[in-house]
Amino acid sequence: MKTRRAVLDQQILQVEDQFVELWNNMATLWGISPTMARIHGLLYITGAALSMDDIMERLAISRGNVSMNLSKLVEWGLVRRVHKKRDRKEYYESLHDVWEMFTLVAAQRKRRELDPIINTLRRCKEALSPEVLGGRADDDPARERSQRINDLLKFLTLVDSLAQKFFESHRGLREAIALLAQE
Amino acid sequence: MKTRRAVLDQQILQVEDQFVELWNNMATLWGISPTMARIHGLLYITGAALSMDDIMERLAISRGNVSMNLSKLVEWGLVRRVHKKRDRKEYYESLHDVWEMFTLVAAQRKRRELDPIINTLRRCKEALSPEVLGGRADDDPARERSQRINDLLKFLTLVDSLAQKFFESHRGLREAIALLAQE
DNA sequence: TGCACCTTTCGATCGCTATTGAAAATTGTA
DNA sequence: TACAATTTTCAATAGCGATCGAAAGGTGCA
Repeated sequence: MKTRRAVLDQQILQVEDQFVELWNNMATLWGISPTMARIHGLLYITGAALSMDDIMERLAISRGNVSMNLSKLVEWGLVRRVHKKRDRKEYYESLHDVWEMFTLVAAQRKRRELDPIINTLRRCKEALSPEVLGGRADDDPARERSQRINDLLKFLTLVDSLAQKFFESHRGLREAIALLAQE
Repeated sequence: MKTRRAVLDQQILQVEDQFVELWNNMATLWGISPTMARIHGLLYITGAALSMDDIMERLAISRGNVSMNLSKLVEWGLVRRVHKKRDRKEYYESLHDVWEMFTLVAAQRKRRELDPIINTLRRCKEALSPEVLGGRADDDPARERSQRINDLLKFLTLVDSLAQKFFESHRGLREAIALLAQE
């Protein structure tokens, strides 16, 4: 007969699995790869520092794969390496704070995706400017396209500066956003 | 010798291509597929109502592919079908307003991605509740995990209600956000 | 210093989604 | 109503990133 303890542990494992599966699905939303997300999910939900072998076993992922994805997670800053005394293995632990994780992901995505887009848009705008087009500033098709690129730039630079502000002063904006959501 | 007009058109085409390529890269950011994004990019930047054949030729995409992706775009509400008199072909035209496009995409993603995640998290939380776990509310591992799920839920419901508010009253929140970004 | 343990790298595969193209369905016109 | 023009569907295929696993590379302890 199973002990009460064992039954509870069983249930916890089940919830953890569900959670990892969920994280897997959230991957697209956060813009990271599914396996990376699953590993992070496991580390987040258990709250423990796990070794590569722990993760391999628990998620049935190969050693190489775990290694690669863990380094990415460390690179993103979502996971920290932890050394345990008297143990040569490395252990890995997730950040605990949800807002901090969100901020890190947002910062990465801004740098990797948003910034290059804004730069390219600026170059497009430049290419359609009267100077480059050779004086015919009133050329209709060019003007129209220039306008649309501008609309987009306005929107994206707004998003950009909102993000920037957020990274600079977590606290204030965080509360402002919470307030906006309420009312 | 080429006319001035022809040279200008050439330059405009080049910028359009660059823009489509850019849209292609933005796809992950918006969470839509690259080809869908390219088609939408073309429709947005030209501002014109194009036929399937126009798009096929311009982007070198097969008929079936264009058809499928156009219906998705129509389904998302980013593109509208346009009928021209004396012409059996259908034409397709992008929305022009950047904020409106953003709202549409955000609404879709909330419904498809965020809502299911929040539901699953609630179920996870439920599964760890004292009632389900059978009275032992103070069980440590369960409590810890429950706490972490809760943190996440708080964060995601905040995002959710912010989005909700935004969909309800575009104008007010839009300005509030712009204000936040400024200062 | 040498050895055992652990991690990383990387070429070979795999699996999945995107894409094609042709056949079927639909639509509008004479 | 029949036919031609256009769109949609869908089975086959292609392409690409994810994954594996073994070999090479590090690292710390005796």
